[in-house]
Amino acid sequence: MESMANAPMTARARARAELVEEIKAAGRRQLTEVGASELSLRAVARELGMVSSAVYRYFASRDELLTALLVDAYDAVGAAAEEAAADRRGGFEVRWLRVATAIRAWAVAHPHEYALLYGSPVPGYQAPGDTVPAAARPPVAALGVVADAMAAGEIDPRQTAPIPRPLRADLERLRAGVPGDLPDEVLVRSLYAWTQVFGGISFELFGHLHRVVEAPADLFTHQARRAARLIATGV
Amino acid sequence: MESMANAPMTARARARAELVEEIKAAGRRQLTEVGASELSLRAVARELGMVSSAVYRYFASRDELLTALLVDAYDAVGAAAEEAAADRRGGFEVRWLRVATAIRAWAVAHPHEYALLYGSPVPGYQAPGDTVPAAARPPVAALGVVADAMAAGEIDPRQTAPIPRPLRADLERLRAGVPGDLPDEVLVRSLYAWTQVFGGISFELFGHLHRVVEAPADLFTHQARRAARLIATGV
DNA sequence: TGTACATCAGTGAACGCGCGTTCACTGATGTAC
DNA sequence: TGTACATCAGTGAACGCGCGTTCACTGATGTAC
Repeated sequence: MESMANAPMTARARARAELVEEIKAAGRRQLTEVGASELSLRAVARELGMVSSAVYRYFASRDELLTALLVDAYDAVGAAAEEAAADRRGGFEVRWLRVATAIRAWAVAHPHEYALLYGSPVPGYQAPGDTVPAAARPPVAALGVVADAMAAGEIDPRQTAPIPRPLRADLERLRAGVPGDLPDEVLVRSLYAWTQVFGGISFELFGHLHRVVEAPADLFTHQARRAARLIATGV
Repeated sequence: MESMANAPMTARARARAELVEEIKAAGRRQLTEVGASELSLRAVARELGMVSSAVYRYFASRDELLTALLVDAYDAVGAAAEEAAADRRGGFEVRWLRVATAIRAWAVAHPHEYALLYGSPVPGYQAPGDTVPAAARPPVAALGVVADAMAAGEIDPRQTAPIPRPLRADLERLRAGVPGDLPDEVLVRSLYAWTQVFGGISFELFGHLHRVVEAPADLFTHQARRAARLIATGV
């Protein structure tokens, strides 16, 4: 088990790994045409030139394929966010903007996968628990940047809005799963800015800026900048 | 045509109007079980105890029914937002919060209709142009509150963040379709706060606060308050 | 290095299901004279 | 007020389609001795 990574792969094992990837790729391609709830094993098989039952050698069910796509997509945004966060050049605002922009860029490049992750839940599909770590990667990356800024003294943590009691318990829980040891005020501001990022992307990708905003990238940057400032100064 | 409203309705016409409503209600009920893309005319007919082809007397196609549900839902949130906006008691922050809270309350009460409007677009379905006026009702109501506050001198319109050139054209366009004559700075702040409202609701309803935030209403209020302050003061 | 057996990938047919939409029809309701 | 005709609502059968999943099978690949 522990030596699996560099164990010599048999031809069979290699073919299998490749086919798993091809099936996922076909599934991803299909998502660009139909919604997640219409993702069809038969269509995937057709695209790969195999018979529908053959796909069952690789995924036990349609939902299992959907889960794999979900995890892959989370890993993809997560990797983009982490890469942006790893670039330590610039102050907090610059770094936050870099992470936010990386997420938006991924979303714009993969709108259907974005919709799979952050749009309406797929009815009748319940994501299993093993999607959680992947789903956490983007926010953890972003909060890492906040933690760095906090450590560097770039953030004024004085409270600027009352935090209701019940919310404090939630922030406690959040703090546990996240880098740094950010005070409630900074956490709640970060949550605010985080919501802003995804609200902006969803508005853009889901068509709610249609016929109004034609420069969504400029709007996004402008708003992300405001959100970064909110994290840093509290107002 | 103009006297249609109070023209005496024949039994036939009345039955027709009632059935149209019943079909939409059944469609709405169905949305709570399946996604918009799986909305099925046959299932609707079944629920109403009629044969599937009979539904075609009322809606020419599945997509036409979907459009009707879409418009109804926009009208419902729109009415909720307008009612909240019509209550002029309190200052700007109070009034903004009232509108935001009304929208969230509607969304929480009708999560599937919210998903239909603000979640992932239904693949293969193109909303016809006549959904636009209904879709505009909620933002127009919210901007009315901003316009009132502006007129009352509650808003400091001094620029607090540079607005990129391409965005100014968008704001021009937006100003044309919206109450008041808000300056770019105030419009762009409103857009920011508006994004915040829907970002927050989507995170909550689409499950992204799961296992983290258990007091979403408190979080929402807290964030809406911050957003209101941003509109008023620019920071 | 060679053979015998076990494992696995992919096939093709089938099950049972649901879907949107069309069409010719019956019978009830409405309208014009 | 009564009759003749037109309009409409709803039926039931049908078309052609796609879906997820199961199953017994063939033939190729891998493993143990």
